Amino acid sequence: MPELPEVETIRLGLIAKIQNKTIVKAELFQEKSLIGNLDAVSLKTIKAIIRRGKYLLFDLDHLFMIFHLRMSGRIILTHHQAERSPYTKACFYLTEDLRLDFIDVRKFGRITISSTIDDLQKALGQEPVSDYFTLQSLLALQQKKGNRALKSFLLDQSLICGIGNIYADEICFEASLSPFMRVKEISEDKIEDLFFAIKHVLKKAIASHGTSLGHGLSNFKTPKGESGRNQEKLSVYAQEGMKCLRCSTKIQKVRFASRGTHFCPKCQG
DNA sequence: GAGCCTGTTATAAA
DNA sequence: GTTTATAACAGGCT
Repeated sequence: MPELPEVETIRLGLIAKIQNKTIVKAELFQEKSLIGNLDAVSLKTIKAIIRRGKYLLFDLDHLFMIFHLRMSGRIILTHHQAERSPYTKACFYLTEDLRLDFIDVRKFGRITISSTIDDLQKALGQEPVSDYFTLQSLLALQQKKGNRALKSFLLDQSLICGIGNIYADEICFEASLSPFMRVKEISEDKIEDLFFAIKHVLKKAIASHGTSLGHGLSNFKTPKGESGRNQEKLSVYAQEGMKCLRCSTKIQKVRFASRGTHFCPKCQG
């Protein structure tokens, strides 16, 4: 599922190819996939592509086109005459024979067209992979939101944005912290471990072009239609019953905060 | 063929 | 005010 590293992989895959290209025509195949006026993007040029958390933002010069892929959304770059997937919700025809397809089997993804991104900026917390997110930022969040369980703290997009279920579990493992413990119970030394785990897990996943797991049509793909490689590097997520890489204890999976939660009961005790 | 899996939002409850 | 729980959305997959 597209979390920060997957959305960043999409952004990096698109930027060189479609920055400064112009949208010649847009087609919508499913009403509910769109919020706003699709006609407004016609003849607009893509000035920049930005990522905030799990959102991908196209800067169209005084207009924004915002994608959220939710569970199964894909953005694929192809050509004008290419055949469409039956799950295509919208197509954007660009100059130089390029076509951007928004494909979404499970229909939760959304394209929003809006003149401002103020609401989005207000709702989202800090960018974990940015240099503005420091150990001091994390300590401040611990002070303010320390009553939360670590996993729900990591998943809360209004605190730190972009972490989803897969990377939350991986971060807890890398920092040797229980996903169930209260954030305020974490020592300052361990908060430092957590800080570096957040940075490292996300950066490693970006370098591996994201995680492509499981179910065929909702499996993550890059804009070229390729799979990522990070699924080969997971320590706990989808590793139930496998041996812990540190202590060989069997990885457990339980339901927590209505999510599958994977952890080593010994070294994350 | 029922239940799983996932992100976000809304709503209710503690 | 804060945190947690649950349902809703949807459908391919097990």
